[in-house]
Amino acid sequence: MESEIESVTALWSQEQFTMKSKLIISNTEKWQADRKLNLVGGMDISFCKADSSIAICTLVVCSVSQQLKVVYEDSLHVKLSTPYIPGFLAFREFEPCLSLYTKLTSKHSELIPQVLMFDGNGILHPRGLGLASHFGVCTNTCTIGVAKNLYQMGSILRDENHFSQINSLSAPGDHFFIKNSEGNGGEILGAALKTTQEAKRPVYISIGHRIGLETAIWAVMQCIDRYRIPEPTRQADIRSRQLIRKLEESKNKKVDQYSPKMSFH
DNA sequence: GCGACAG
DNA sequence: ATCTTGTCGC
Repeated sequence: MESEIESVTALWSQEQFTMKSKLIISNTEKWQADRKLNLVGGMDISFCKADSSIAICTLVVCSVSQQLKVVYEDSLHVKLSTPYIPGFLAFREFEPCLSLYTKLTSKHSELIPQVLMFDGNGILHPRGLGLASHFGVCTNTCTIGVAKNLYQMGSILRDENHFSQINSLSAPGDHFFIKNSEGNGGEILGAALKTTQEAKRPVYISIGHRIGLETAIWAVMQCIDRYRIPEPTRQADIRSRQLIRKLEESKNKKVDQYSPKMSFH
């Protein structure tokens, strides 16, 4: 019962620990040195409100040189087998993400993104291996974690200054680093980044795999249009959400069709 | 023990 | 994640 979750998370923690040894936290791609970024991928999942195990995963590729226009889109309707457990998001979302990515690489290799962004964290994670890093290591690709909220773990303090630090961010691109509060005395795990002038809250960026933090921050800024969330993940969110709505509508129609309670004569 | 807790 | 209206501003 409760202990079953404990035993599975213990196993998953070991997998995360093992994968962490394969993690690369610096630039390995040529575009990173040249600063010639064009194709950026974004992945997101939307859930059915009535049944959160039913979801639609969407992968989008945007072109930086074409005003962030979406040049590729694909979605997958899935039944997730694992619940959401904080710290283990990857074990719930990895499979559908991988399916979409492998399909893209095999059918449209010319549109393979130079970097892939995820809703969630990279190394800014209790065990240093969030969804973005998990995916990057498993597929040997360059990834970035873009979380809308800060995951507060024992080793990361949202110190008393966090609020004032956020208020000190004044222009798009401004950021401050999120550090580990213990042990290694302040190892940098990510950054709180102000993406637009209007945004009151920052976005939390962290290395996924095969990229340095400063380059990751730069890449995210390259994908900011008018919104707080970078276009790749924002578009993936919009499109997956739209599809989940359509799915719910069709379900309601089926129910109405066979339900006698609405007939009155 | 208590609170916190990406999506 | 999802539940949701109005409101302010360009």
